[in-house]
This record gives sequence, structure tokens and C-alpha cells, in this order.
Amino acid sequence: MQDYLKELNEKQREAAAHMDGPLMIVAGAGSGKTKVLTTRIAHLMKQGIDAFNILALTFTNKAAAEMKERIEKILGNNEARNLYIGTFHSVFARILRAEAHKIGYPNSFTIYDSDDAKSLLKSVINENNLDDKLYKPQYVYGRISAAKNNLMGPIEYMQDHFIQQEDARSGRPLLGQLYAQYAARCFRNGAMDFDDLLFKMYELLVKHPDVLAKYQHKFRYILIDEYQDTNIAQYQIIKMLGAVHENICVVGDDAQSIYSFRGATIENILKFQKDYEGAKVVKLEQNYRSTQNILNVANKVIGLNKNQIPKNLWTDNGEGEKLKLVRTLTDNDEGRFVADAIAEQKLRNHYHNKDFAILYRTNAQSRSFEESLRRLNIPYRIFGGLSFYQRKEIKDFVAYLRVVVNPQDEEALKRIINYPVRGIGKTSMERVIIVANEQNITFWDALQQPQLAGLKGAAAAAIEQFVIMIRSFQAMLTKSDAYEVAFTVGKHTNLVKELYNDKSVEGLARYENVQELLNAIKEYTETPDEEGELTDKSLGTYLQNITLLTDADKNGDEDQDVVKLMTIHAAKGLEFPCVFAVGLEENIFPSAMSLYDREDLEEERRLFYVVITRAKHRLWLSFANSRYRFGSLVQNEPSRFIDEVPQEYIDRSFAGLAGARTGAVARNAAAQQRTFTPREKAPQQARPAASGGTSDVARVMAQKQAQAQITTHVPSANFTASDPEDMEEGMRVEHQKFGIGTIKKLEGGAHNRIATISFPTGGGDKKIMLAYAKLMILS
DNA sequence: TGATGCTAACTTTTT
DNA sequence: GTTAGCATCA
Repeated sequence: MQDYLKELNEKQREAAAHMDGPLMIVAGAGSGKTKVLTTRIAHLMKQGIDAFNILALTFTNKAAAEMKERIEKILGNNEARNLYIGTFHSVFARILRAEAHKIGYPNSFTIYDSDDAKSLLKSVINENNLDDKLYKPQYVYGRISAAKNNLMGPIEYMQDHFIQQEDARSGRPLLGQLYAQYAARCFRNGAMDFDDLLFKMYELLVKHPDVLAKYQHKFRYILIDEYQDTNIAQYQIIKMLGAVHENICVVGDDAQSIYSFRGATIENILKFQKDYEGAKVVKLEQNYRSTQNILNVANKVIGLNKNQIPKNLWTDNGEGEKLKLVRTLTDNDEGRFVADAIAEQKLRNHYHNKDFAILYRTNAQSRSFEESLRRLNIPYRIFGGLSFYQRKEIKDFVAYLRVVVNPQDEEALKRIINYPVRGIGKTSMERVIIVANEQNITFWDALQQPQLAGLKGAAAAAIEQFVIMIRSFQAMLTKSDAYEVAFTVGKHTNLVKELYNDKSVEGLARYENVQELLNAIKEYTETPDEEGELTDKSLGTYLQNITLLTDADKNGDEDQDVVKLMTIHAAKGLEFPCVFAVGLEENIFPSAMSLYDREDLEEERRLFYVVITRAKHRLWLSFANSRYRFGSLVQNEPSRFIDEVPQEYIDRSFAGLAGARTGAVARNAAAQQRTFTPREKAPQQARPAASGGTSDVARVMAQKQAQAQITTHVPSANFTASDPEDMEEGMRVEHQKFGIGTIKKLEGGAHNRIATISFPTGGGDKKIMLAYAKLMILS
């Protein structure tokens, strides 16, 4: 037996050594699925299958890169470079780049990210004189996206009885027309959005049997990672591509399906055996990642879901530590607790920064952790959020490049036509757009003839100048490489100079970012080919690639010794020795959007399962009594998922900050004993927004200054908390941390009273929740 | 026409 | 608490 197969357990080997015919690998969390997948590909190649005939699809670029690397390692050569391996979106973009003309698109089509898409939608909505409060671009985009992921074009959409009813009921009967217009506009702009990369790929295969045959023949072996997260479009495409050879291998874990909001359907994995008769099924149930305690919790939690393939994860690893459950008063306390715990663990158990991950439900939750980590000088990195390519200065620069490559691209044109300022104002632009729409020509074509829009004089001249400039860049495309073009664009448009002259801190950062972009393009042009036969180093390919990159894909700094912060979604597929699962509160996790639907709730539970199974040795669950959301304090009950963790696996002696606060703890003890019953509505009356319309700049400045000089207050020796019921406006009170202050205002209902107290030595005005804060009445 | 300051909307999750 | 988009002023 080959060495690389010896490293696998029996089940893993069975899967990896399988050659022909459909295969489904049901791989529990941490069961070594990437190892199996990579070994299988290497094995296929060892058996003489040409790398050019293997297609492997993943959900992130990072996963793809990692797989490629591992395969190279097994094989000891660089044959893996010839594999077709990448995300669904990037692989299909690559194929479409070669074939797009067959469905009427330019091969240098632009890829619209969701910002571009929404911006175009907004234009369309406004042109129809519709209210964009009702037809919110975000909402419309969501509907269109869902339609495309279900392979439903505008016509099908408008003919679908059920959908029409839904739209009528929501008061948006014109959604279908917006969809049609948006699609037409994208087409006119030579642009595809993310969903089009799947939808148009499908269209291509359906309309052009010759193309289908070509790729069916080419991809003799198809492997798909994270199959539980595929949607209908992906499913159909795979089905078509694999129909001839049926050498389809899918790997997935129904328990980790967490992307239904993107159209993924768990059905795909559940029905695989029906789709492919005689499919071989291998279950991987041995977990190599976590301790027994962690796994027990995970198994128990996921067992509460109804719809699933039965599995039982087990491990050889020791029992390990119990989970630690932590309650804090506020989100800031939660942040402080986590940072302290990291510092402590580093000392006590010799962990490194990179051994820790802080995982949350929503990106917005990162703030309190950032602050507290910074305070303790613990380096960290946030994954997700704004990617490099979404920064304004980068988008501006890239917009130029996009126009050069594809002048039909209306969104990019709009972005740069008057940036840097060249005297083409809003009115001129709108006129041209109207003409373009009337004549159904592209914005760019309309710009060639400004007189059609009734423009003359300075405006027309400015447009003419602009057009000439862009043309001169386009002329370079055939002769020069991507970097030369980009460099010339930066120089000629004064973009780089303008940023260089901005000497502010942000300006400097922007300048550096643009330099980094230029460097990246240079690197791209100079790196030798790594891909299969379809390589080309043009600017167009480059632009398509970067649109599909996310922040998580940023190369190379794997080994940086930093604490990692990311959403649970982003953490899927990763593992960390120590995991903090934070913000376990009702309305956050589970999210408020998913409380009223069994299926949504089960997806949240799978998300909880995912976060638990990220941990190798230690796992903390934490939640806060109250936290700032949208700038005001909100109270949430502890997450129902906490109740679902069996008591015997929880370490409660470790109470975090909660131990000291008797009132809160007592109230909480009752809450934690609740069993899995539908809970009463949390008392969440909306509070009046912070009053005071006129904001006095001087006062705010003074306040900020005061905050900076907080001196730590030492509580009086006889400090005892007074009953909040007794407090009234105008009273002088003492706070253990902020010192002595005066109650300026009381608001909120009987159980949620909030006092605005001014502390002259404690940092100015504070809003304090009387139910939790300890205050002593002085007079 | 451009810069500045204010309001409102925002939070699920991502290719 | 943040940010995008809008209105107002220079």
C-alpha cells in the first residue's frame, strides 16, 4: 500500500482509495475530511488520471489553496498546478471567461460585487420612479439573488404564481419587472453579479450542448467540498457536468449546513443517494480535533435537530476540560473578560496568541474585544468585514481599470467620470444616462456623442477629454501587460498624485493602499503560470479574480502570532486550541430573524454546533446582560442554546465577572434553570432615543477630554448599595468606579430604569441602568 | 458646484 | 456607534 494511504484510518482510506462511481463522504466535524479529499485527488493522479481531468470545488479560495498545497506535498511534484481547483464562483468565472461570447457577453465581462449590484439596482428603482424605501435595493437584491440561485430568470419569476402572490402581499408587485430591467442592464453593461456566475454558467451549459459536452468530457472526476452548502444552481450544474462519467464525489456534513440564506439547501446532501443510485457512502465519525467533553456537548446539541443523517462523533482524545460558562454585565465587560482570560491562559498554560479565537454571530460584535485586546497589548486580527478591495480608494482605482477593460461597465464609469474632479457634474451625467436609456445604448456609447444629450461648451469638452483619455488606455491593452496599464492609469489620471499630496494619516494610508494594489498587480504579471491551460495574464482576468477574493483569503500570514476574531460562519473549517464563543444571547444568537421558524432555528443550532466543534482543548461560552446596539443599551436574555448544554459538562465554579453581582446572579440562576420551553417575550420596550437634538460641540469635546482623564475612584469604606427604587432626580450618589455624581435624569419603566448621572471626576455624564449598577445615595 | 454637517438606517451570516 | 446619503451653506 502507498505510504500516503497508510496515514489514514480504515474509513478514510476506503473513501480516499475509491476510484470510479459516485461517492458521498459524510464527514463529521474534525474527522479529517480535507485530508481524505486531498489524499483522494493525489491517489487519482497516482493511478494515472491526468490533473487536467479533475475538477475540485470548494467554498473559499483559501480552502482551495490549502488543498492544492497538500496535494503537492503528497505527490512531491507540481502536477497539482494543472488541477481545476477553486471556488464555484472562481472556476465558473474562468470557464465563462472563455465562453461568455456564446451567451452574448463580452469575454472581458465585469463581475459586480454586491455593492455594484445594489447601486445599479438603486438606479433602476429610481428610474422607475419607485420609492426606494419600499423597494429597498438590499431587499430587491435579495429577492433577485434567491431567484437566480433557484435558476429562475425574470420571465419565470413573473410567471410564478406563488412568487407573484408573495410580492403582492408584501406590497411590491413590481419586483419582477425590476428583476427584468436589472438583468437587462447588467447585460448591457457586460456585467455579471455573483449569482450570475452560477446562473449564466447553467444557461451556457443548457443552451450549448457542445460546450456541455466539452466540459463533461474534460472533467472526468469531480469533487465537491462542503456539499451541504450547495444551492439549486450549483446542484444542477454539477449534475450536468457529471452526467457522463458520474465520478462525483461529495463531502459534507449536514450538521454544518449554515448557508441557507444564500440559497443552500440541506436537501442536496440528504438526497444524494437517491440521485445517484448505487452511490457508495462512507461515514467518518472519528474526530481528531476535540476533547471528549467538547464532543459530548456537540453531539447533544445537534441531537435536538430533527432533520439529519444520524452520526455519532467519538474521539481517542482525552476527556479534557469542562466548558466554561461566563456571564458579564455588559458587552464591554465581556470584552474585558475575554482579554483577561487570554492573558491568563498564556501565562498559565503557555498558549500563544494564535491559539485563541473569538467567534461571534455578527461582525458588529467585534468592537468590545478589539478595545480590550488593544488595552492589554494583545495583537489580534479581524477576519471578514471590509476586504482590501472594498476600500474606497481601491474601488476608485479599480473602477478605472474596469472601464478600460470593459467600457460598457456603467457602474464603474459613474464612479470615476468625475473623480478626480474634471467638471462633469451630476446634471450632465443624468442627461447622458437618460439618452442612453432612451436609445438603449450603453452609457459609454452615449458619452461618445454628448451633443445628443444637449450638452455643449465646457461640459461637452470635459466629456470628450475623458473619452480620449480612456481610449488611450484601452489602446495599451494589447501591447502592454496589466501592470503597465495600471501604472499609466494611475499616473495619467493624477489619482496617485492626488493621494500622495494628502498628508493626513488617512491620506497616507490610502496612498499606501493604492501602492499595494499596484504592487499586487505587478506581482501578478510577473508570477509564472500556476493554473491550467487557460491562463492569461491580462488585466481583465486579474480584475475578475480580485472581485472574488475575500479578506479571509489574504495570503500567507497564517503563522502570525495573533488572536483571531471572526464570525462563526467565517470560522467554518478552521480549528483553534482555545475558542471563545461570545454573545450567546437571545436575539443575537439565535438571531432575532430566526426565532419564529423551526428551520431557521435549527440552522442557528447548527451554527452553535459549528462553533463548539472549532475548539480543540478549551471552550468558553459567554454572554452579557446588556449591550449597546445601535448606540443604545439593550437587554437580552441568555441564549436558549446555553440551556441545551448538559450541566455535567459545564464548569460553573468559574463564574467570570458574574460572581460578585448578587442581584444579577440571583436573577440569572432562575433563567439558567429554564428548560427547553418556548420562552416568554423578553421585556424589551423601546426606549426613547437619547434626548437633545442640538449637540453642542464644545460640550462634547469637554466630555471627551474628561473621559480621557478618568481617575480611578476608590469607593468609600462604608459603601453599601442603596435600593434603586429610592432614587430620584437631583440626588447625589456614589458609584464604585465613577465616584460621586448627581442624578440628572431618570427614564425607562419600572424594571428598566436608566439614570443619567453626571460624575465630575468620573468622566462626565454616564447612562446607568439602576437594576444592575450599585449606587449609594449620599443626599 | 463642492464641502460640510446632520439624520436615518443599520446588523445576520458571504461568494 | 458607525456610516452613507442628503440637505444646507459658501
